Amino acid sequence: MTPPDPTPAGTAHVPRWERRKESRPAELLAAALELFVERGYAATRLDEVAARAGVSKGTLYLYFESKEELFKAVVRETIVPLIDAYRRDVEGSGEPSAVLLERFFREWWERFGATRLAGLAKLIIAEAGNFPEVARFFHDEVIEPNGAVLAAIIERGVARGEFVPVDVRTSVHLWMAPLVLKAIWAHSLDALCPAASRVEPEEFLVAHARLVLASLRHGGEAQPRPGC
Amino acid sequence: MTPPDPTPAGTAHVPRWERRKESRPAELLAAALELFVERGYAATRLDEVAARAGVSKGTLYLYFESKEELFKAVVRETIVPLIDAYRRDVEGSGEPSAVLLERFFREWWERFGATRLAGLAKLIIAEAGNFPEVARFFHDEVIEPNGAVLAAIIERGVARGEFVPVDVRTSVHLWMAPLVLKAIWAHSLDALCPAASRVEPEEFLVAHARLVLASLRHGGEAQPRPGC
Amino acid sequence: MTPPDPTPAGTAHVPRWERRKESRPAELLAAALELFVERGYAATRLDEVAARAGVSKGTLYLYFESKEELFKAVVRETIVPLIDAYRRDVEGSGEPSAVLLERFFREWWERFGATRLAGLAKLIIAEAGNFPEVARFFHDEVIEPNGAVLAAIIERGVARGEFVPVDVRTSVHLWMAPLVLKAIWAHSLDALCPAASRVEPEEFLVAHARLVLASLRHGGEAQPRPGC
Amino acid sequence: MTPPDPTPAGTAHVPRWERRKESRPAELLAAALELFVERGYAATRLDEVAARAGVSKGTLYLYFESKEELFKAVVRETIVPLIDAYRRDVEGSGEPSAVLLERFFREWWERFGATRLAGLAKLIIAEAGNFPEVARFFHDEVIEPNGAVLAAIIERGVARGEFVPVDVRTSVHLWMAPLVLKAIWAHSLDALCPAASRVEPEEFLVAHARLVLASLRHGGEAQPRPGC
DNA sequence: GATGAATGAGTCTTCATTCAT
DNA sequence: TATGAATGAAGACTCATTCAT
Repeated sequence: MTPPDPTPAGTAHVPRWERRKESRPAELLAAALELFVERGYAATRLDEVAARAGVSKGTLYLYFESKEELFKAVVRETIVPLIDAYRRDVEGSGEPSAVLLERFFREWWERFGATRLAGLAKLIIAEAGNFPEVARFFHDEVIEPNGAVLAAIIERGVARGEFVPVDVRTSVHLWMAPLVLKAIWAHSLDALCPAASRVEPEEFLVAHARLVLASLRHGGEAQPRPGC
Repeated sequence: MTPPDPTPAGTAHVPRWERRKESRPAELLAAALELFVERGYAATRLDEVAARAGVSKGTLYLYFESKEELFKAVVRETIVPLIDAYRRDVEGSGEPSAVLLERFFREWWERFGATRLAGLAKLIIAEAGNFPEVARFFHDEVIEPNGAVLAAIIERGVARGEFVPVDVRTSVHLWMAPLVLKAIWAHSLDALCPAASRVEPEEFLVAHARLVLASLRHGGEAQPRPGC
Repeated sequence: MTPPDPTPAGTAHVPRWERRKESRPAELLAAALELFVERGYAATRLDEVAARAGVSKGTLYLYFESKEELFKAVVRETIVPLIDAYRRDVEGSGEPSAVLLERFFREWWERFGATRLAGLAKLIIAEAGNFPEVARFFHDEVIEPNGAVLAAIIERGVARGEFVPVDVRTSVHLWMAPLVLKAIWAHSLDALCPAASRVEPEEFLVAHARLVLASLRHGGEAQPRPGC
Repeated sequence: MTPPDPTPAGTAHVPRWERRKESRPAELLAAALELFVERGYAATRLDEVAARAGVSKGTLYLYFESKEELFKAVVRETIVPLIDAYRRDVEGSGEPSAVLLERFFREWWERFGATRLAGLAKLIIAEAGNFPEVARFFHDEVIEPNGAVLAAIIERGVARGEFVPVDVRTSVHLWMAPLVLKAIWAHSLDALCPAASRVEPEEFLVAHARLVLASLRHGGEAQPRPGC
């Protein structure tokens, strides 16, 4: 009837906790990212972050000076590796620009849209008013560089006569938007709605590429409208 | 044929979300909307809402039972009039579907994208995890009906042979995304960044319409790719 | 067997709390002074301050921004009225300087030594390292002005030939010290020790005056030492 | 009838406060003394004590059971050697009592007033409310014995007709006070104020001795006041 | 022994909510 | 009805103490 002795004679000693200086920060950041994305900055309790990372509240403060610092670290540490890898991998080639473009979108989706960055983007958009420096960091380190890559592809395509001329800056915004919103959506309303009404990412990606390429082959303005 | 006055004696109108008496300070809702959008739900203090509305904190509780109820009322009261007006106004006509479509986007922007609904959308996306009912309300009352209108236009265009056949559900998402994201952005990063890097809404709208119409005239798949 | 209903029918309503905006700050300051003097700054819990003042913890923050501000307010509000009254009252007269001097010491004791200022002095001495601005305020507003009054009396006595010449600055320190230490002591060790070993203030004051006046009549240096 | 010797094997010395093994880092006590004096008990963090002593926080606990024990050890270990040496050195002689008295004050200053005991005194006065046993220890081991030595000198002087009769207990307090306060002050306000307004210890000591001796030669009461 | 990572009780502080006025 | 003083539960953060290494 008595509960078994938790540390009976002859049983291997089960330490109450372990020292894991190396792995703690990453675990804490992961837990914090999840919760920040789920609930937003203010509604996230550090207790829960700690609990989700399997440590006590105090341990958090061994690694991060404050909630705000934790937040900034989450942003930084999530973004930087993604961006660094991205920068290394996006490179020129001799292929047709349309192929480059399609690959760009697909890669973006795989590297960003389908990763934790998507949740982070939602978070940063939501907290831009409260954390302008963070928003600016995100803008400068993620949005701008990514836009520059896309712009380069467009310009190449135009220069080589593969694409009709377009306004590059506008196009970047216009073409990224569906992917970005889709990615954000996945961490928001999609989590609540019956899968039925959702469009599958693959399907969405294909349609998106088709839309963009259609406009690049024919433009949208010069052509006579059907029936006119 | 006009809808009955919403709150006279002997009212028949029973809205999904209860309406409260007309005398309630709309200033409170306006102040709350602003602050919720600026800072998010949790970071908004009722003190400030009251102050911005020019009343005392206690007065807030004469009109709203709690912070959560205030939030829901903000969502409800911001959305419902917009949607109600929208429903009355979007009607069929004999014009070409391309014209309808262009008008639809422009009207959407003017009625929603450039209004407080945009901030609300950002807010709801951010708080979807904390307020699933609100998110669902938004989905059911705003996103779905709006999508249905757009879908109807597409279907009409296809039926009349004005548009190439497309997958309607995907297209709705794909085409709304740039407008939606642009609207959200205005309440987030755009508020921080130098105007220089921004694309003007008018320019954006035009480019967007061009993009969409291009794809509807030619589709994106049948054409041989350049270089093939 | 049931406890009597705390608010039975027919009983006057006993409010859970009262609004006492005017008197709260003074009550809080009094409670805080007591506890700060008893335990020091760091060891004083705001809960206890609030409890001693008969309010809840949150109420404290309606009147003082933080523990530190409360501390500074305690110092300021305890000192300023005492000093202000003191300044009004200490005035010249035609009496012999010895009489002035005796009265000065006695008044000092009654106005400061035997009041809450004594505890405050102990506190400030103890916290000088942690709150240098407070220490400086005390020095500038209490110690210096008081020393100046005493110095004026001494100088008058010397000028009128009533006192032998002395170094004024040194004398001020030398003569204040017994009174100051006695005052501090009352809030420290004296509270613990059997009354037996203590010297009564009255007796102490008389002895102190005698000591000072003796030195002013004869000085201490010119006289041949006994046995020399 | 004697209690069993707690530290047997030929030891005779049974101090009131247990001594711990010699190897214990005196650096810890020194660091702790400094910090306790600077900031007070509660505001001193063990981290800092350890850091200042050049060891890790954990090491502290190898030598002291708790912060409170460390505090008590600091008091004990600072006081006991000083007092022990003092007791050995203060001895009778055939010199005039005035010389004894002057020497007593000067020695007190050099042995106590100008040493770390001064800071400790400030600390104990401040913490008397929180650590009554410590305060009592200080009273019994430092204040009382020191007062007894001074009392003995006074009594000797009176007995030999060198001094006018005085109330011994009162005089002890009265005469120690300037030295004690001066010593405390050096660890408090003096650390903040421009040296200009301070009186040099040497000057102060001389003036103090003069004051005391003047009163002992003539008393303060029998003489006609000037002008009477 | 020595270290310092981990713990968690305890504090300050905030703010949604209540209620005397 | 309107106010804002008062409340108290909750959350960020600290730090004495423990214990795996």
